Amino acid sequence: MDTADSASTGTERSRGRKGKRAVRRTQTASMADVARLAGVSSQTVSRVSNGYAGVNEETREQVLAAMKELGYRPNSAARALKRGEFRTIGVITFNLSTTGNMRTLEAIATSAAQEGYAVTLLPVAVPTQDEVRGAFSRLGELAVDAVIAIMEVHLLDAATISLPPHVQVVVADSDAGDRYAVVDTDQAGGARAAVRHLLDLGHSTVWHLAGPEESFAAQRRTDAWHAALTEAGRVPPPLVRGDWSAESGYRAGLRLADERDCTAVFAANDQMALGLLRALHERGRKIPDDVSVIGFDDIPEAGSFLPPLTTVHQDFAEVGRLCVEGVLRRMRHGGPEHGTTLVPTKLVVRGSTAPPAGDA
Amino acid sequence: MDTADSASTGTERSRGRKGKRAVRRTQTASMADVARLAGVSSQTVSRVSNGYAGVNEETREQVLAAMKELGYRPNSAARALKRGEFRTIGVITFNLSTTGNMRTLEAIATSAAQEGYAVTLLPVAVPTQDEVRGAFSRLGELAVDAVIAIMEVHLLDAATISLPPHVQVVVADSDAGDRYAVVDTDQAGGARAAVRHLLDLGHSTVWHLAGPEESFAAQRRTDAWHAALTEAGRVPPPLVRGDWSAESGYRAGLRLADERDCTAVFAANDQMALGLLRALHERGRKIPDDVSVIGFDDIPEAGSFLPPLTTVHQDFAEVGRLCVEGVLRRMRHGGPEHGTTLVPTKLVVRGSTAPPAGDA
DNA sequence: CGTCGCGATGTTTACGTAAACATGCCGTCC
DNA sequence: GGACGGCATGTTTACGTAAACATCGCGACG
Repeated sequence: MDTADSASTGTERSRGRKGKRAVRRTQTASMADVARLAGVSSQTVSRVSNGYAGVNEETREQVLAAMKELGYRPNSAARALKRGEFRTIGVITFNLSTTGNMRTLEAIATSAAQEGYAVTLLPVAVPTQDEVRGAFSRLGELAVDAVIAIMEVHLLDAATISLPPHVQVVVADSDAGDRYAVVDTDQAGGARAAVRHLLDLGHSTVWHLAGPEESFAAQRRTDAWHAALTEAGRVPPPLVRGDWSAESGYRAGLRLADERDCTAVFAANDQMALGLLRALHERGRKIPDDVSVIGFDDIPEAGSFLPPLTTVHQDFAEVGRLCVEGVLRRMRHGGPEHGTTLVPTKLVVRGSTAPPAGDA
Repeated sequence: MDTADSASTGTERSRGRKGKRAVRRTQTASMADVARLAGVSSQTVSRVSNGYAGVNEETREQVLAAMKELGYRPNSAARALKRGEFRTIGVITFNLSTTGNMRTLEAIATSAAQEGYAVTLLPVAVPTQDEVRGAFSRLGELAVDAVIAIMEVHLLDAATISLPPHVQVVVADSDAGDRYAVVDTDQAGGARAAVRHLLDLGHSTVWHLAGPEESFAAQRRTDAWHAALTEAGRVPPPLVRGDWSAESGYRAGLRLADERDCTAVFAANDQMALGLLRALHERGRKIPDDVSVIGFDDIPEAGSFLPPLTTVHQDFAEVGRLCVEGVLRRMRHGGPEHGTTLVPTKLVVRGSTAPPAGDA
């Protein structure tokens, strides 16, 4: 039997297809090959492959053995074609190099994997609407069932048109959009906590080193800072602006060092806070004795700054997880839910904040 | 009622199937739809879609118009099934959170996009062989033509078995493997440059804060440090080991601060250097006057450390680019080239290194 | 004792695309 | 002027899978 079988297979192969096809046969086995070896129909192989219930235990084991022997792997292209879905989530983003985006991406990939979804990355070189539109257009041809965008909503405007209509979109790290579901850190809550912490220490007001104007995240931190001060009856000092980089924080710090009544600064991220620390140190302002500094993000290095940085911890992993959860739920239930999901922040107090000099 | 209902359903089904199809038609148009509207055969649509030469200009425009009207997008699953390739590169890695891996990934994604390839991410939670093997096994079912692994080669051992044989593998950030093509930074060259820089400044020897034992990158930096010292006729001080984290650098720094003859330290990465700076500062050792510190990586923040960190710059973007180039070349030419491609490093001198006290 | 139902398995078909092959038309060359 | 070559386009087929439908055998129940 066995001999006859393999002989017939060999004959068929050499007769049926020549060269290239034969080679390919040896490379990847199809369901038909497995079926032949196991002595069942390809449909039964399919049932085993997909964990279908109604298969005799004995048959299943035969099939599994045949799969193993041939090194069978389901062809995901054929699967996707048949099922009409790819089990893949596309992530569109520019600038992977910020801690936040990267950590969010990592969490997205992990969560997606747990749900049996793969993650396809779509980098956008320049954050212009044209670039984003191009990326979305490519995504349209891409094998994805859903899209998570890690960017500002306004960059998505007019870009979505080219997306296949059944593809769901969730946006991370952006303002509250009414066209998309948004998952974001509670920027406002974190900023308020930072300001309140400094006020509680006894500082009369808090300066703010803001992120770039075009960033909604920065805008919301700034708004919350302003609101928290105003609510407490304090006068917000003039705004100082950076561009997220440590270098810009350094430049801002050189200016702030000359403001003698500046005893507390809330930097919109940890990198700028780092630059700030350096500038203040160079100008002889002791931290936290002369000036308290607080950051935002809680990057892994923050605890090793000089001095260790008090900052607002963001749970990027949770953001990523919620993005995946949201996009999958929307895919399954179809309903295009809008609105924003907020992930809480946590104040991490370290050594860069203290009561103002002369106090306590 | 039941009978009528099911009968009606049954009747409906043949028609209802059409209905469903119609609904789906409105979602995604196929080549057949475009062909019908344009009054040509689907093959002609295919030719236009793929930029085939032999199509009359007039016909082509008709087809393009029809495509636009229907919002046609090629179905990548069908395409992949027919062509036998996915135009996708899988990237397997754990721990995206290191600067290097992340930047490499970013470059891979960008380069791949330029070549018309998508990048699928496959995170591995724990860097054990079992985990990696599982990831590879999943990759086997995944829609990828090639794999780039950002990890140590020894973690790949015994895992490749489950990879489809035609899938090419390139490894980044690892030791010179004889089973895979490897692209890596010139760790040794960078480490030598760091040591020589410190010796040239007049330090009698250079201490080394090494990365974890299981890392080949760390091992190679350590080996090069040792070799450079020995070649210069110096006696290598005892090795101090960290785990890449700033915290471990801090702990190591506390110990090093007590070594009064320690005037120069080469840290295996910038994060550990950061911790080192903090520890030395806390113990009253001035940098660079009492102790010179040099790092490795040149993370964006390095220039804002206190003081700005002299370090060895790694070109992660180039590593990523070469990985993509290598994997594509191997796919096209078939030949499994082994061997290592090295990307040069560059010494960046900032403020954390100086001649030893008493010198000059 | 026939048929009904059900569990296990086989057969047919369609998913959307593109290679391979087929057709039909027109100009050219001998 | 007829065969031939080449170009534009149409027709057939296969990629590997899985849903839908078909079959087959067997135990149960009326």
